[in-house]
Amino acid sequence: MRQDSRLSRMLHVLIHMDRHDGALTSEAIAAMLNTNAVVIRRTMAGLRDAGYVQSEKGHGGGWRLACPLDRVTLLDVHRALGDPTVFAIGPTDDEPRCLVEQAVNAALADALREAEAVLVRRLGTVTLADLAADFDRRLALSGKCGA
Amino acid sequence: MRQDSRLSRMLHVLIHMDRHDGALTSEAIAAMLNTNAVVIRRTMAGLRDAGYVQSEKGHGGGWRLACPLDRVTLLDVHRALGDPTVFAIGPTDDEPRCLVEQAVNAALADALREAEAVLVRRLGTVTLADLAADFDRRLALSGKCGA
DNA sequence: CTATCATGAAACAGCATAAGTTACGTGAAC
DNA sequence: GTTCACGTAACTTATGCTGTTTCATGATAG
Repeated sequence: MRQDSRLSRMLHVLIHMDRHDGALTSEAIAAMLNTNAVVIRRTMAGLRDAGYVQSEKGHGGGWRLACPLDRVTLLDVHRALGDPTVFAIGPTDDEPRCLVEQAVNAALADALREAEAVLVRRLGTVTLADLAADFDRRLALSGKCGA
Repeated sequence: MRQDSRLSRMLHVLIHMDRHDGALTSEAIAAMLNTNAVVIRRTMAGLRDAGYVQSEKGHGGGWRLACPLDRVTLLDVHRALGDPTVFAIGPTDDEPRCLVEQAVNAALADALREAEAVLVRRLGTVTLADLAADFDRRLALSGKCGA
């Protein structure tokens, strides 16, 4: 099943925005991600509504961070994107009459809930600042290795 | 994103097969799941190849369990279905050149890996016999409550 | 032996959703 | 007032599970 890459993309953009002076246009961001400006506007809309970025129209306009990176976790961004479904597997029927199906759904739901709790906890403890720091570490390493 | 319900469906079927004397035809199974016989054959093929069920052609043919329920975990069934992607979210590019993207992907991959490990551990510790036992418990309860 | 039943498999259409595209409106800066 | 950039709607594309049709194969009943 095809995966939703919006979270990954938006995290990527937000770190770049932090390292960039002035506003970034949707066109520029789209070029960075090899995609389309409208897709960027559509996806960034959630982050804007959540207050993590702000947009400006007209000359010199574009997108800017509206909030320091250490105040935003990966979970915050996920939520801002509309809390999309995490799992690609799940039951068909949420309220089955069949008791067998109820038992199956309960077991699966338990397992998925537990896994999602771990994921949410993990995403909630990592901030964008942490990612930026990891980027800096990688940058220093790549400099040392000449790669 | 739409969810893959094959695991849920196959677990449902396997428990029913255990409680049923004789073979179950794809048509009968499809009727139980409100779907199509060809879909059943297609999905059951993986379970057959894994040795969890067997199929017989002709009069009185159909599907039977080939293995006791306590020998099969939910994870086994998941694997038999081709180990489909568990997560609906993920990165676009697996080998990005951009160091920011690498940092983002590493963080997300870590979180997803951890969550998947929890899910796999959970699915691997629950057997079909456990589900059947839970079904029996629900059956007894529903009888008591008159529901 | 033949008809019937049931699986096996290929081929194609349906459907949902992220993604890509086009088009037009709105507001800000030059 | 022209240009730039976002905002939004509408449409198309791509992908993968799902559903359906069709025919072949093999097993059983009569």
